[in-house]
Amino acid sequence: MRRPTLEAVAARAGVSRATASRVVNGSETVHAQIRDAVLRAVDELGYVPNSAARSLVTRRTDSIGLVVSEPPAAEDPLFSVLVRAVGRELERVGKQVVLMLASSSAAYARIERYVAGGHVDGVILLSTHGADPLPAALARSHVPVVSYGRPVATVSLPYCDCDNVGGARAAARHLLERGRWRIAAIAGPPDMPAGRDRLAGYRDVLSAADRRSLVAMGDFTRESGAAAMRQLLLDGPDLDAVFAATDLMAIGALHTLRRMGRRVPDDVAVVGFDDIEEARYTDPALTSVRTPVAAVAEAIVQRLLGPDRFAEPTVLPAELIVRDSS
Amino acid sequence: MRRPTLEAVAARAGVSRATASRVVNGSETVHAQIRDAVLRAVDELGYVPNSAARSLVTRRTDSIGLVVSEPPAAEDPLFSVLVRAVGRELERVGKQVVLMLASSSAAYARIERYVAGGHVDGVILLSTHGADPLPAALARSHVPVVSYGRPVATVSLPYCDCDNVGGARAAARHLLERGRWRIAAIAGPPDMPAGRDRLAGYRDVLSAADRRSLVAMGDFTRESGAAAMRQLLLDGPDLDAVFAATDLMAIGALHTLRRMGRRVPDDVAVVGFDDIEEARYTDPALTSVRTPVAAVAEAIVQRLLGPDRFAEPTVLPAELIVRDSS
DNA sequence: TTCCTTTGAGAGAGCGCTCTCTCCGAGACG
DNA sequence: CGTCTCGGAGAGAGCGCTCTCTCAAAGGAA
Repeated sequence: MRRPTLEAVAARAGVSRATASRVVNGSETVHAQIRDAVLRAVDELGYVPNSAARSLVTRRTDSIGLVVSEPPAAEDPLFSVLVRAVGRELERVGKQVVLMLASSSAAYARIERYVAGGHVDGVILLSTHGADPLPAALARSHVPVVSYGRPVATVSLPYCDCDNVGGARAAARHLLERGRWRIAAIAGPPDMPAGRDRLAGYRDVLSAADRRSLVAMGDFTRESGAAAMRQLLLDGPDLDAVFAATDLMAIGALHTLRRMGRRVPDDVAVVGFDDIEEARYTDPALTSVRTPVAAVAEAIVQRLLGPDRFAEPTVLPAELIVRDSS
Repeated sequence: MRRPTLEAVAARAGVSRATASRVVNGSETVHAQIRDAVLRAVDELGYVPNSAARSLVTRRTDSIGLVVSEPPAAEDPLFSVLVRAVGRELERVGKQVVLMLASSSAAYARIERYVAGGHVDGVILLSTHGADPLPAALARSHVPVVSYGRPVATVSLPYCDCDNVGGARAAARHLLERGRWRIAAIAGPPDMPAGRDRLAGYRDVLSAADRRSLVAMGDFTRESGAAAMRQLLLDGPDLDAVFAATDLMAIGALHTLRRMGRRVPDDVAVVGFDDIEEARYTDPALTSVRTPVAAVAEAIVQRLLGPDRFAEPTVLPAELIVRDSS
């Protein structure tokens, strides 16, 4: 009933356990004839190495933790893209993905212990916000960590990201070029680097053009975008353009604008950020800044497994996709 | 540099390794005084049990595989909901989530070996389609498996699901009650049980009312929904209602209807399925059947860890949410 | 007191694997 | 022919933990 061991394979092939181990691990120093015999035994017995035993001695676990420090918003369209990209890359090098969701503070402690306990060979850290204790804790552990997105300034951690600042600049420039005069923004939470950077890029361009701007705050969700838009219309009824730090918030803004009877883009132009699929199906189709999520995920895996984890952060360009809403 | 072992803890506390082990594992038969000494040593040394060593002897891994047999569509809004729910439930009982994406056939083989090799204590199987070899392979392994959604008829596997048939019936009945005469459907791929069941429920109601129906095929994406809608309008220009097997396809259909100048719901009523968040932000807001994804995920975990895995499948009700599109 | 039970702690045998060290035999060279 | 080298296989020591078995000490009954 029990799974066959390397011992059994060795016995069947008529070699020592050491030789069987060599074959299983692809050593070059084994005679072809003996190797074939061992491989045949492996096949016949359906042998699968016991990873617990293996990692007990090698001190590797061949698994990478994907730590989601703030659980994704209930429905996060990019979460599946990211997880898939990470999974694909890690699979290529034979690593397992261990998912760790840090939802409660009990979970924080558990994850910290788990990672520090050496149960994963590395960690990909996702979606951190200001007060999150996890990045600092993981940075302290001796396990390699790479963050998806720039971590908060107080913690130094290798990361890969898309060019949030550049993308936001492009969006703001685009609105100016379209001749919009009263431009407003819906920003993300100020303690999230992605939100800060997008707002910073936007502000760069506006101050360079000597413009002021209304800014309302959202939390990256559609609902918060809708609420922020209501606030903006209250504060600046004459606005003619809105830049939202995420497509979801832009979609919420579109919803509010529709309800308030403003035409898009005639009365108000709208630009989002992320270029999620949904942006192509809104009415009108949403202009947005495309974030190369999958490419960033790949870069993270490369960096995590590569030799120069602490090289300059990889920052991939974000491209403005112009559609009908602006 | 190396992590402290149980041996070190025992030495520091002045007890044997066995006693230290007892304390760490919460045995009742240890004097309070000794227990405290051990716990203090654990704390001082920052001891974390080595899970490889532990599972080598216990033959448990304390981790559950989440096998996604078809990778989620690039952006799958429900994927994050599901993963989160599963993660939350498993964390509660101290299990890790190991994510396995079966994208290539090489990955299939790897997953099969991994699971059969006893590296996980159980498997949650996700989103299977007809030709998928994985459900059968996993059913053959001696590892507990529970499927999210009814698996194809050819493989017998415990599962939990939402009531696709009942939900589709409710949707169809709703359209009839609204006085719609030429009702069409956009179905999912015929080899996916969810798609089949939704179509079956819809057909039940229509045949009972002695109606015929046009059916176009989609693949659960917005784009396929848009294409299917074009086809339906070509085949039945006089249709006045559409039932789509997923919200994404319904959203694609809305897009096509808008382009073709049909008013929703005046000319054509639209009903979707899943009740994703996006459905509340379409114009008009989409009527949909709510699938209790998180609740199903919880039921799956209960079943996977519980004693009666092979009891009748849990099928949770799906509720029709009426909005402006119908 | 003696014998037996009970409670709680220690000894030690593995779990299945890797990897170093040892050893053997064959070929090269003087 | 003896010595040296070297490729390739085996022996065996652990990796850190759990868990059974053993045993000592203490308490209770006869």
